[in-house]
Amino acid sequence: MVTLADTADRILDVAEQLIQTRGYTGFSYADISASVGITKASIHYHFPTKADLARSLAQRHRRAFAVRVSGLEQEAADPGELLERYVGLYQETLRSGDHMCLYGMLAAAAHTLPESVYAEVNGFFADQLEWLAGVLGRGRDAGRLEFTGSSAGQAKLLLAALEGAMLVSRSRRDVGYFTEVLGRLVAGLWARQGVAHAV
Amino acid sequence: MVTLADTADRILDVAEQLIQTRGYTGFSYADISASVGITKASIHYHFPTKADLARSLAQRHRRAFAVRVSGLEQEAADPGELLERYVGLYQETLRSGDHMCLYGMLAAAAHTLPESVYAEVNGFFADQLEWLAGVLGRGRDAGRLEFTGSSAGQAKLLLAALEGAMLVSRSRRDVGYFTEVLGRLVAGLWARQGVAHAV
DNA sequence: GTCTATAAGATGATAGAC
DNA sequence: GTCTATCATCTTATAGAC
Repeated sequence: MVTLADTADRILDVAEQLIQTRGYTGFSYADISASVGITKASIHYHFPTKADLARSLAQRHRRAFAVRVSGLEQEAADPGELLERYVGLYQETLRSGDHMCLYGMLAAAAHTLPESVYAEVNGFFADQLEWLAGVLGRGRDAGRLEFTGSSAGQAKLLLAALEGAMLVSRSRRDVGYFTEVLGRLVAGLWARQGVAHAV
Repeated sequence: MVTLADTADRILDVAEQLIQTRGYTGFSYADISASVGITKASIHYHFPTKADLARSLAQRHRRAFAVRVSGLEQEAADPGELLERYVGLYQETLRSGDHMCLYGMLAAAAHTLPESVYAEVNGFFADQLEWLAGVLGRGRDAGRLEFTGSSAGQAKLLLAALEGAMLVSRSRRDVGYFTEVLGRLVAGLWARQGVAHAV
């Protein structure tokens, strides 16, 4: 399957890995060229400018992530477990090759980002905030989750903790940092109803 | 006072602003040259390599931040208020010119950072975690703060939330995002003892 | 679709005059 | 301390052959 991916996709695969480790301003067409095994000129054939490449990548990643999140909803019906699996998606990213979240990395470069890429970054954040607020709201209504304030506010805290924990965790080369922060946060959301979930 | 700063400091001032907005790989000697009004060669006289420049900056910023945090301890005796003022330091950074935390920005570039700069980044994080854990621990012992788990764990959550909220907030161009996330988090730490601090 | 060749400019860095 | 001049290299990007 991997070798059957077309060239454009293989370019995006490498660009994805490079941005998640080195950032938008930290990689070049030459880096991709070396990894994919085609010349810089060929990359320009598929993606005329760096802005085109990054926008395509941000769009592809956003769609793929949405599919994975939808997949979680099939696996887990309980809101608390759903949140834990959702956090697991970020943890996977961190574990596999010390990757920062693609959009967190791009957000750091916000001031140097082409407008079209920047729009996808905030689009991704909006996606996650909407999804999280929905799960949190329904979970509380169903008596499965417990938290103070609005579900939108709690969603903002979760997203901030996810991005920040990835950033610090990666710098410290300590995945345990991420695990501890998010574990604490999600554990605190389970409703106290007999089952022992207290921290 | 500003104009009396020597050249090396003025170079670091500009570099600081550039890194906090564009990142380590997103600025150049040419950018500094344009802002400070001296040639690139002159900058190399003060800081032979980019690694020297960034390390000096990271060290200066770390010392300066420690002084500011010490200052807070003179102003506020109550642990809850101390934490709120501490959060205020990050909020100030965000408000003044859309700046990301210097170390958060450098942490994003961790994989491309000179070793000497990288060490300062993790040193800063270690400083903050130690200070936060101390305030949290003493606050809980004094009955002024309330939280589950270890103070070290709670400190990790706070630091992650600070860095992540800055990152997302800046991308969304919405300081309110930061305010809401940190407000919620710190408010939840005040001990419930008559005074109305519930969210 | 991929290549060679090349452009025009930016990058970090140095030599040597003043 | 600051300058001019220069370097080798890297950057994004294009033209045109195969």
